[in-house]
Amino acid sequence: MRKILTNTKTKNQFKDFLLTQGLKSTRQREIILDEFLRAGSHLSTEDLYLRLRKGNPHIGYATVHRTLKLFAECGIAEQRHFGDGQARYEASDCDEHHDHLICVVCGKIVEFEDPRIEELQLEVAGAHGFTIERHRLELYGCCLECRQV
Amino acid sequence: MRKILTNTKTKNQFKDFLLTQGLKSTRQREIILDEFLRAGSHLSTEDLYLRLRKGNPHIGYATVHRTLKLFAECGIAEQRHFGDGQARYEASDCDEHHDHLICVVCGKIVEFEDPRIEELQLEVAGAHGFTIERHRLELYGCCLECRQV
DNA sequence: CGTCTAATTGAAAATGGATTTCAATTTAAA
DNA sequence: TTTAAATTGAAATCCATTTTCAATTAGACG
Ligand SMILES: [Mn+2]
Ligand SMILES: [Mn+2]
Ligand SMILES: [Zn+2]
Ligand SMILES: [Zn+2]
Repeated sequence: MRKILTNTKTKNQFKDFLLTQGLKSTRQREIILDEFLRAGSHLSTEDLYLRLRKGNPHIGYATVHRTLKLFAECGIAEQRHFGDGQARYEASDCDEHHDHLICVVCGKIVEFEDPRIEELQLEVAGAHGFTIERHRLELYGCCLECRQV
Repeated sequence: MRKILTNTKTKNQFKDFLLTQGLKSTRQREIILDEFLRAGSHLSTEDLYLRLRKGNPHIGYATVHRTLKLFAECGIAEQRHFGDGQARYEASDCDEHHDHLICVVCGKIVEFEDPRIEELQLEVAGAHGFTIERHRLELYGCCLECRQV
């Protein structure tokens, strides 16, 4: 129920974006958004493209790529880079920000949020005369499961 | 004086690395290391290649690329990615770690270190069952100079 | 409804940094 | 020296991303 409401909100946000930008609502864009919301987070373009192909073999890679960029542009998705050379996308949880723990053994990605770190970042930036627009914090290590084998 | 001593230490570290790995000390590797230490930090392969070309037009891009990777492998340099799609390298300051503030307007990169943040990172990772191997913290914003125009 | 124009699509090509190939050269051990 | 292995550099390849372009489609307007 919560998820469905969120998805509806996200879909509306995308529709509004298309309208205000003079862009068109297409079957492909709807299908891609549906699958993007259904799939888990942190997918690469390739990931999403392959998932889509199963039910929609006609959708091209370029369209998936362009649509993901539209999602990011309109704020319903965020692009991430975890150092494996390919961009990943995840749905934006409204205005909530989070950072990532990445297991270098199994690839698992855990999200976290720590207001104390965020606060210190602001302080450090201020001390150097910077205003922060965005940041990126990734902790690479080994997860519990991978240490137990 | 300080710099010269540090450079000597770095060069020795590289020489030792080559020896222990059964690799060879070559004229190109010496020239590339000299120029790498002379040039400022956060250079891309292209940056270093272009600098080298001025005095050593015979050195190839592939050699610069391979040599920078060797530097990173032996611990005298670290590879960084600041989101512009190309790898950058900087000399390792012994075992001191630092993070980066990046001005999105002029591209300036400021280094900082905050033990409180590092400590909190460990705490957060521990709370999720992770041990940290390395991390990456980049603050993107606007520097003082760029805000004053 | 059609008509029309601009946006969209998808296959293929282009891009660009990173990496590899390979024949010629160089290092350094024997 | 001689010799085997490592290195070099130009060119080729890789691979994710981005662009091109002709065909198709959305949707505004009458
Ligand atoms: Mn996430
Ligand atoms: Mn640095
Ligand atoms: Zn793991
Ligand atoms: Zn600036």
